[in-house]
Amino acid sequence: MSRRRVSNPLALAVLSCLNERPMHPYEINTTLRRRGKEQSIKLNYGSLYSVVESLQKHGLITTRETSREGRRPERTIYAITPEGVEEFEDWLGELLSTPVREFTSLEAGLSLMAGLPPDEVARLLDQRSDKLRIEIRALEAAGDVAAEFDLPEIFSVEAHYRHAMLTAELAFVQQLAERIRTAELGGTKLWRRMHELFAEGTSFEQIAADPVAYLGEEARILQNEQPSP
Amino acid sequence: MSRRRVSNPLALAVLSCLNERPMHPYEINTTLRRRGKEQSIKLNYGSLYSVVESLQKHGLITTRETSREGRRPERTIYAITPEGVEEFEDWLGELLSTPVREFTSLEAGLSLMAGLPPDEVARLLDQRSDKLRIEIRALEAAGDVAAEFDLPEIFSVEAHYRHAMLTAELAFVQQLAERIRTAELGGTKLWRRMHELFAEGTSFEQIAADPVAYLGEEARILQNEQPSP
DNA sequence: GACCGAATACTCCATTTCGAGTAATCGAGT
DNA sequence: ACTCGATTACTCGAAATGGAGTATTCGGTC
Repeated sequence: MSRRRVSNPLALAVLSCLNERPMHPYEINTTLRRRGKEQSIKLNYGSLYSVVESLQKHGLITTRETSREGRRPERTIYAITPEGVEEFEDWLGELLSTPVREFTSLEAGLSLMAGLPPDEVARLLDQRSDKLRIEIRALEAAGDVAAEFDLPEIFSVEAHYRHAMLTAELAFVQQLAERIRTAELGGTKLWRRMHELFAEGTSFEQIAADPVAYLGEEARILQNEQPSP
Repeated sequence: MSRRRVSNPLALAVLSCLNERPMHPYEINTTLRRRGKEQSIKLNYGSLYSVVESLQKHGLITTRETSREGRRPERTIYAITPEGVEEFEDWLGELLSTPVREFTSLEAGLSLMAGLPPDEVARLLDQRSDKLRIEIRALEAAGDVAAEFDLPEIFSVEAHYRHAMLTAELAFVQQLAERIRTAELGGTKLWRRMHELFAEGTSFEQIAADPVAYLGEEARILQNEQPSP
C-alpha cells in the first residue's frame, strides 16, 4: 500500500481545484484542461471519476449537492474538507521536496541498448536528437505566445522545467551518439565485435562460454557476469 | 489500444534476456536484478508472469520445456521466436529514437505549486536540492566502484543518463528557489499577495470575483482565466 | 542432526487504470 | 426548421499492476 490513501496525482489536481471552490467532476476536467495541466498530470475520464469517488470515500472531499438540468446526466458537486486541505498541502509539499525514482522510457532503452549494434544505436540517437530539437522549439514558441499575453511565468513553471529537462536530454543524447561513434565510450569495441560475431552466425551462448577467446582480454569481466553496480 | 501488442517495458527486458538464451521466468528475474536493470525497468513478480504469458499468447516467445526438481514448483522454460526478435529490435529502436511525454512527479508538483505560499515552496525546493545532491553523490560513488572493477561504461549508460538528468534537475530547482525568493520569477508578487489574503481569511472566490481590486493591475490577466499556453 | 534464515519459484487477487462508448444538449450555419 | 459537429457529463468493463502469500529446498551453525 502506498503512503497516500489515494495515490494518483490526478487526485492532487482534484484537491487543488476544490481548494478554490466546489465543482462537479466534469468542471474539474475542463478547468484543468483550460489551464493546460493535462500536459503535466495524466487526466482521463475513467481515472477522474474513480479518483473522485475514492477521495470522497476517504473523507477528503464531500458531496455538496446533486442537480440535474433537463434529461442530462446528474451532476454531483463536491467540496473539499479540512482533512482534504491538509492532505493537499502535505502531498504537494512532498512532491516538491522529495525526489522519487521514475522509470522513463529512454532509461529503459539505454539499459538494454547493447542488444542492438553500436552504429544503429548511434543513428537512432541522432533521430532522437532531431525530434528533441523540434519539441524544444515548440516549447519555446509556446512560451513566447504566453509572454505576449503577459501571462506571468509562474503559471507555466512546468513548461520551463520540461524545457530544462529536454535540453539536458538533448545534450546527453548528442554526446552519447558521438562517444559511440568515436569508441570513446568504454566497452564499445567489445560491443561492436560482439555484433559482428552475431552477424556471422555465432550464438550468444558460444561467446558466453569463453568470452576471452572470442572478444579478447577486455572481455574478462564478462566471465562470471557483471556485479550489480 | 497501444501500438505494441504487449506494452509493458518489462516485456522488452524479457525479450532481451531470451534473445541471449532460453530461460524460465524466475531466472529472467534474477538475471535482470543481477545486472541492476530493475533500477531502470519496473520489475515485480505479478507483472513478470503476466507479461511472459502475454508474450507467449502473441507468439513472441514459446515454451521450450517444463521441468520440475523434487517437489518444487514447476519451471517453464521459454525461448524467443523470430517474431519476438523482430519485435525486440523494433521496439528498442523506437524507445531510443522517439521521445514520449512522461508524467513526472516534480512536473505535477510544479504545475500546482501556486497552491502553497511562495516562501514555503522555496523552502521545499531547497530540501529537494539537498536530497538531489545526496543522490548524485551516491550515483558517482557507484560509478567509481564500477570503474575499479573495470566494468565498461556501456553496462551502465542508464546510470550516466540518470546522473545527467539529476544534475539538470538540481540546477533548475536551485535557480527556481532563488528566483522565487528574489521575486525575479514573473508573477511572484501576485502569488505572495494572494496567500497573504488567504491568511487574512479572504476566500478564493472573493478574489476571483474582482482580482484587480484585490491584487492590483498585474492581476488583469486573471479576469477571464488564463488561456492554455 | 535439528534448526533457521535466505533463496527459489511461483500464485492469487484486490485495486487501479484506461479509453471507448453513450446519450443528451447547444450553437452555427443553410 | 433542421441538421450536424462540438460540448457536456458520465458509465462500463477489459486489462494491467502490485505485492502479500505459499511452499519447498539449501547452506550454515550450534
